[in-house]
Amino acid sequence: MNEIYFTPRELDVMSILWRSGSGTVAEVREALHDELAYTSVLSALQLLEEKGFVRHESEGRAYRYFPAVEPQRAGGSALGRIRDAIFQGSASRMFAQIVSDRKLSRDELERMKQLLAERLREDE
Amino acid sequence: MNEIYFTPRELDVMSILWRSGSGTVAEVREALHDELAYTSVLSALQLLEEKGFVRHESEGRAYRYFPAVEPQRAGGSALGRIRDAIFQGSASRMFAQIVSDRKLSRDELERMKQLLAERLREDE
DNA sequence: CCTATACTACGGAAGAAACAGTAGAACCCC
DNA sequence: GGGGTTCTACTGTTTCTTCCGTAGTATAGG
Repeated sequence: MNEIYFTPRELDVMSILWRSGSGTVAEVREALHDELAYTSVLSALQLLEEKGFVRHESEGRAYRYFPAVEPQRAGGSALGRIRDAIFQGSASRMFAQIVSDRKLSRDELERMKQLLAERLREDE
Repeated sequence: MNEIYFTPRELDVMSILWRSGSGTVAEVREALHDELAYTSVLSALQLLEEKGFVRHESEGRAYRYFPAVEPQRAGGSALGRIRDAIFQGSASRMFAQIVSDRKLSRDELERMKQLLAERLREDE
């Protein structure tokens, strides 16, 4: 229910954890686009843990980190913020921006159509 | 083409400028949800100007500030970041999240349907 | 002209973010 | 069991963000 906000670097890290389900410091470091020192990645994970967005379990002598927030929840929070601040609260205006992307595949568009149709049906 | 990124407070301010088209320091301050000192708002605007997201003109003895970035561009940038980091590059998965909002009005949904239909037509 | 007012410029303090080095613990292998 | 490796904890530095106070300038009104 609370607001979720990630700094750019935190988002990088969370993105990796969501994608792979979990990761050790070394794995996250490997997956990161930028080349950071081992301890920098560790710091980032520890900070995320402090904030409650990540948890860890011991694995051998290393820690394995897991996301503690669903991407849907983080996404919902971020999208709501963008919708309100940039698109003046209008979801359809935000959608117009999404749909204006020339790189969208036919498949993606069809899937959206499907989702929208289902949603309209439920809404009766 | 460049990346656009706003900190939370910067986004607050940009949001106001986009909504009203422009604003003096006093107007922005008035419109802000949080109660900030006059100089805090001024600082925020000056910082945004330094980064090129805002420009100003003289108006009487005050400055009038204008957004120097289109909301569409800022929105596209933000949405792309979210799509890639949180929804693993899938626009339709991001859309699923948008559409799951129970507060969406029928009107909004219809508008989206319209937009999607047009987009599919162009895409032939 | 003089004073009250509204504004900007400048500087800085406090906190967070980003990054990394060092020390020390745990483990593995020979 | 000793040496090298891999890990975390702790600490520190730099930069950015956020916020505001003070000083100075311009203006408006009496």
